[in-house]
Amino acid sequence: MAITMQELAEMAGVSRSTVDRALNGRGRVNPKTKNRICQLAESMGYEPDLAAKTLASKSKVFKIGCILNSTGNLFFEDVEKGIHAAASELNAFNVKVITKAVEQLNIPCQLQMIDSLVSEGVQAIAITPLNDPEIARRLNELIADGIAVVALTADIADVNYLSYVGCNHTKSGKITANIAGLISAPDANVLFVLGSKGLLGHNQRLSGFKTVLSENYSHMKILDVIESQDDEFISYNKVHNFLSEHPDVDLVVFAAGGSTGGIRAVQDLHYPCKIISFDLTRHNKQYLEQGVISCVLCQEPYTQGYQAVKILSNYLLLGKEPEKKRYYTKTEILVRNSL
Amino acid sequence: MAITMQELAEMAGVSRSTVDRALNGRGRVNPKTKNRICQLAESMGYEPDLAAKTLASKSKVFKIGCILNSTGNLFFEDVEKGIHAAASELNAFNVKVITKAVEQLNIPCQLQMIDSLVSEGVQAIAITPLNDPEIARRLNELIADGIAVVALTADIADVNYLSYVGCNHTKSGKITANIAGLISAPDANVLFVLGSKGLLGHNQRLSGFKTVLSENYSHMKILDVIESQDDEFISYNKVHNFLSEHPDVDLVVFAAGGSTGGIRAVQDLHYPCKIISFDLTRHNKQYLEQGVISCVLCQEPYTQGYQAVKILSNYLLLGKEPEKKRYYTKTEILVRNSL
DNA sequence: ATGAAAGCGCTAACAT
DNA sequence: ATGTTAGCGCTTTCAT
Repeated sequence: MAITMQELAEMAGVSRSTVDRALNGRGRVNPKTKNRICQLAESMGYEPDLAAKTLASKSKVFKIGCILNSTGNLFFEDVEKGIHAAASELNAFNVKVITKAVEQLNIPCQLQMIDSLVSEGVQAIAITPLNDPEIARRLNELIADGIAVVALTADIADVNYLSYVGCNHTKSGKITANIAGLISAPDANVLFVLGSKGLLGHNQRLSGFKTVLSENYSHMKILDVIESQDDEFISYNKVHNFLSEHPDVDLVVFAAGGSTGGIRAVQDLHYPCKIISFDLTRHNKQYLEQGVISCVLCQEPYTQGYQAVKILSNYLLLGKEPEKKRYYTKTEILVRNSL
Repeated sequence: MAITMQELAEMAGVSRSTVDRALNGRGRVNPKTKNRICQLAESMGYEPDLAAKTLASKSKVFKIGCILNSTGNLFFEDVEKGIHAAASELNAFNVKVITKAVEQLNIPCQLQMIDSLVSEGVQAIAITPLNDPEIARRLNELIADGIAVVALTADIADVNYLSYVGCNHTKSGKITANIAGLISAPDANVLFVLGSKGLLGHNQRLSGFKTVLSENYSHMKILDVIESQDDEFISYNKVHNFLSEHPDVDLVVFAAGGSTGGIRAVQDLHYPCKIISFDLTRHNKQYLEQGVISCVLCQEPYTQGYQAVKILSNYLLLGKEPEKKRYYTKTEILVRNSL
């Protein structure tokens, strides 16, 4: 049987409440006593009993807020399922999970969702942050106020969040190159479509792709890298134009949003190339079923949602800081019958 | 706040202990009272409080036993990691997980491991059962004695276990065909190697493979199906012989154990074909790194171990029967940089 | 067959 | 600054 507060109290020659105050930093304790108790607890390997803790704090409710980037999007629906799974496990521990998602996403809107959660009294937030200094500033404010923040699916610079949970972009780019190499002729020509070269994640995907291509498939060539701005129509036009002028593309890789438009361009041209795409959106799923695209690379959205909430609840409930600053989910390769 | 036993007691005009006896079936209760209380609880949507329950039963320890087929095997090491992850989460709930694994596996040995767990007082067992009537008989005995049993990784007929957690063999065969089609020429010839046609799982894998081949890749042909008996040397010899006599094989699929020998045969012959293999064994991992095989299909061993223990603990702790009789893990496609 | 009471390990309000 | 006490919801032992 593990050691209890009571036992610590007896060993230290004080009362339970003093131990409680020392260990949990509530109220005034003589710094010396506090120190003594903390050291004792440490050396005895004291671990608070979760069951007792939850039971005793029945009245206190922990609130975790989640901010997602979009509704009606298969990817974020999966993230949300993971969040819900964690939420229902946490029901037994007095933690409530509040999820917010909007269709139209922009900076004021995301700021407003943050404020709304704060006013609902959340002690922790999982967010897919927009890459903007204003968002970063606000998040740092929250953190300074003692609210725990986890970056979910998307990363953002200069924010001191607890952890990032999401894709390992470089690795996913490398895996893309592996599968590209497997399904292509040795001297295949590739067209690489991403959202923006300015985005770290997209850039990492590209560079991972290039690395493996040059290491293992050195006769394959990237004819061009197109930026779709995550916009379906820009994607359509740019891909359409490029393919019209270049009859020798064997494979198109869509490494981010904007794949639907680009794939449509390939179809409209009846262009005989293979296609690899990222994330199981509704369109990608359909294209995969129809055999239009060879495979979809995925980043375990469900697991991302689940993990983010788990990290936050471990922090709130047990005071446990996450072991890692970055939690990467696997890059899955999905083919038609994986669905 | 959810309803409590105390509240139920007041509503029913009895004491907490009577409610406890009625709901948990301990001791004598007037059948009528019992019925009344149970109905009341049901209608009020009463759910026992996990925290309170665990706290009150500090003295009682739940024991879950796990029987694995092998040591020093990467696959089962991953299963065991999943088991451990679940075990450490369950630490807080007074449940101990005991894992047994042997190198040399046979029926008497597995029977002995079962007996050993029973004598240690486990209330639940997760087992990778050998396909044998004697094992089936013994497991049914345990179940009759009130011990919960989950089949982990391997299935077995005529046992009334709680759930099966493992691979969906048919689906994994279909996915194999997908990936085979993607990496091969339209008229490629395939050699299919499995453990035994007598084993349900292996057979399902083959038939899934055939289904998709004929649906989507109708010009590909299975030249032969070889049984390796899960033995590396038999595999080596049979594959060696076949390839020696047939110069036109484009792809060899190893759908089960015995891949190492077979792959060695391909290498010894310097035979220019592609290879797909199952499960991330130490050898397969190496071959994948070296580019000898194109990809490895995997069945999430970690998740299997984790899930099995979770199902059992939910049953023991909360009395919750699993929702499904069969829990399938994903069939992952691993390429070199997935490692 | 049913009730009363103690206690699991912790928190929180109150007392000193 | 520290101690005392009363629960949180349930199990378990002892009475009745």
